[in-house]
Amino acid sequence: MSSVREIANKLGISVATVSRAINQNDGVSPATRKRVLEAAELAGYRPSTGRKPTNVIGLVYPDDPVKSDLGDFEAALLSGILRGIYEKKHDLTFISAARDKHNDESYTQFFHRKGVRAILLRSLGDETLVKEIAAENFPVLLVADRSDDPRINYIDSISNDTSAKAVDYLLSLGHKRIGLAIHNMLDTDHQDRLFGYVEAIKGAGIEVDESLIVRAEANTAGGEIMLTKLLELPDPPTAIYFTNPMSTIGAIHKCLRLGIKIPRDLSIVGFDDSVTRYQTYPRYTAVCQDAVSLGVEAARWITRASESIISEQYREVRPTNFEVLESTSYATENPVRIDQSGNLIR
Amino acid sequence: MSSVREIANKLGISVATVSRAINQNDGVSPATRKRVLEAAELAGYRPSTGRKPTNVIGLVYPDDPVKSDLGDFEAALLSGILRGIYEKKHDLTFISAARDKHNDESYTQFFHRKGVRAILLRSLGDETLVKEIAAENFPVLLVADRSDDPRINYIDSISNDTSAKAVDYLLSLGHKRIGLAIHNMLDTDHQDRLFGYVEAIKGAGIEVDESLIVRAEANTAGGEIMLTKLLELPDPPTAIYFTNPMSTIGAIHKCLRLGIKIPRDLSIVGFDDSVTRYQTYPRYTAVCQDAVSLGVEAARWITRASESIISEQYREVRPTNFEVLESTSYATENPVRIDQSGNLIR
DNA sequence: CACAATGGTGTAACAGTTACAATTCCTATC
DNA sequence: GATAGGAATTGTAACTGTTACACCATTGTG
Repeated sequence: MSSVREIANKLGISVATVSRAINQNDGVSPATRKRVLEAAELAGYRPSTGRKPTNVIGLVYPDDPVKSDLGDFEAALLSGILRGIYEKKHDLTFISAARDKHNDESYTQFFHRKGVRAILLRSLGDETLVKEIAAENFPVLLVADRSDDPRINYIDSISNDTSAKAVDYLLSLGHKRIGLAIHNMLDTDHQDRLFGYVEAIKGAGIEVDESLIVRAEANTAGGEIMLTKLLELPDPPTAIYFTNPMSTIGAIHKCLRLGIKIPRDLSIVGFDDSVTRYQTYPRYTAVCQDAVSLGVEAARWITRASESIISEQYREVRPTNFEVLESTSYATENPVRIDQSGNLIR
Repeated sequence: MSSVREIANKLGISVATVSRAINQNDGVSPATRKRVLEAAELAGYRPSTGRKPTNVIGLVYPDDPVKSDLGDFEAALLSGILRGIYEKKHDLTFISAARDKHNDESYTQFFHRKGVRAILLRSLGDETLVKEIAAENFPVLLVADRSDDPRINYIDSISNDTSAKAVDYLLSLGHKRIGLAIHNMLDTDHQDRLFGYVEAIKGAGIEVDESLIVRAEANTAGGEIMLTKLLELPDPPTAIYFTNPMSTIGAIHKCLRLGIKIPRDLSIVGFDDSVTRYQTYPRYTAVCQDAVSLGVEAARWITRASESIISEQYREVRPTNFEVLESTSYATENPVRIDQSGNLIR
């Protein structure tokens, strides 16, 4: 309950001097400054109001940002966001909407309370939050997701064409049975990859075999599970497209463990958000999205938007690219299989 | 140059109503609120002062936080920090001291200006910054580093004992020539590991061979370089301790590429900040630090410190642990070597 | 019809900052 | 030593936005 006025009265000086002593070291005598700071410390003084920083961007997660650790993609994206924010001389604050927002306040008030002028939003599949915020005309950019709502600005990367290209490439190498290992939470990104796969398969005049499409969590364990599921099929695939870097790594290492030679016995196309594809053996052929530059661009746009109230619609869809490395080759004549007890059958 | 009073005058209502309309949707009629919001938008109104959020922690990097992408360790640490911050119902802001601080303001004023009550500091080897901040009595916790200065609070993990234990383990497996692959920027962490290595080697009555200690950058390329350097020695090591996760990965994959069997031909002890050791083939034996829980504890302490001005000294040194997985075995009789052109010699 | 409750608004006091004026103090010069 | 000039320090007052409380009008309700 201490204020600058209280301290000023106690010391018999003016509030201005107290404010100056606490904030600026110049314009006030060292002796006075010392007295003020001591009195402030004694009284446990903390400023309760003040000038608001004008250049703070919020990074909002609908729920808890840290239910799980920051994965490969999230870390790369954040690197990019920080770089863009830094370049534009802004700051970044993490905000959890679910935890802190009162029910009786608007999002605008909530973000003002948090001292934030504009936000980047990671939606993780749920559209309701971004719609509510956009409806209030608060500057918001949806990052790494898309929406049909005309009021919503977003930046995303699109991987359906490149996914189709990857599958086409496998087809051109003579692969007929191509597996798809996909995240079991279907956000727009993973939907893209599924669409691309289906498109390419159908385009080659092959019927889509549902048993070749498997789902698991996007981590190394999920990669192992999906690889096992596919290789246990009576008629297993000779190539698999893993739509997530971690599941790609899990599958590659499972192959090394089982003695499956990549790409001789099995071709693998993976997915990469940054440079993971260079950090495995063999280096894996991948559909690549550049999460870092996605973050940079997101930050650049939102900093501009935070400076002017009225902003035209912004929708950027960044292409992904397909990079052939060492994990893909011609289809084998003798596909490898795994039996029920996990042993290799040739 | 618009203020609540200006808008109030223009509309012929009181400032209180304007403030309420902008901040709270309740307590003001929908019609008035609409008028106010329209006038505010028209005038380009942004609040210039206001209540300060009281529960914001700054995460400070001395320089640019994103000169390079967030690495394995930094990402895991940040995950932990976010988790701890979240749990304590605080927020986290990224701050770059080098970029934004004016020369004529104190750190205290700088952080107040940034709306931050206490900070976590990543020092990356340089002690001057943390000393200056601590000298002002501003609440600061040095994360993943140490200092002799009695005013400085820190949380760090210590890896010298565990490093010695790892080398002892290799010695017990019959290894006589053990390489050390170390980061070329010697922060306290890497110094620990060097000390532990030297201690264990000397403890076994073996003279330290400087040619077995190599340095490179802490990334996969660095790992490859250091592996190559060591295996090019006339009398190469039969085991190597890599003190960083990325260099460990680089070395393991270089071995796979060269056809060096781990651990039959070469034993490798790596370092791990999170769960990287489970994501290679073979899973590697490692000195493990838990960067996530380091971050959690750091956040817990700094949130408490931000609530009370006077804080007793805090210095926590968390132990690391040694986990034996699949990359270590008995010393080979026939150490592998690499010749100048990069070919394997058995 | 009287009374109470509710919703909306204004007054005024509060928070902290800062431009400008006033004062003090030091220093150089006559 | 007196004095003018200028720098350093401090105070006044005006500014920013928020909010407790009072007031008023309207709407139910007995």
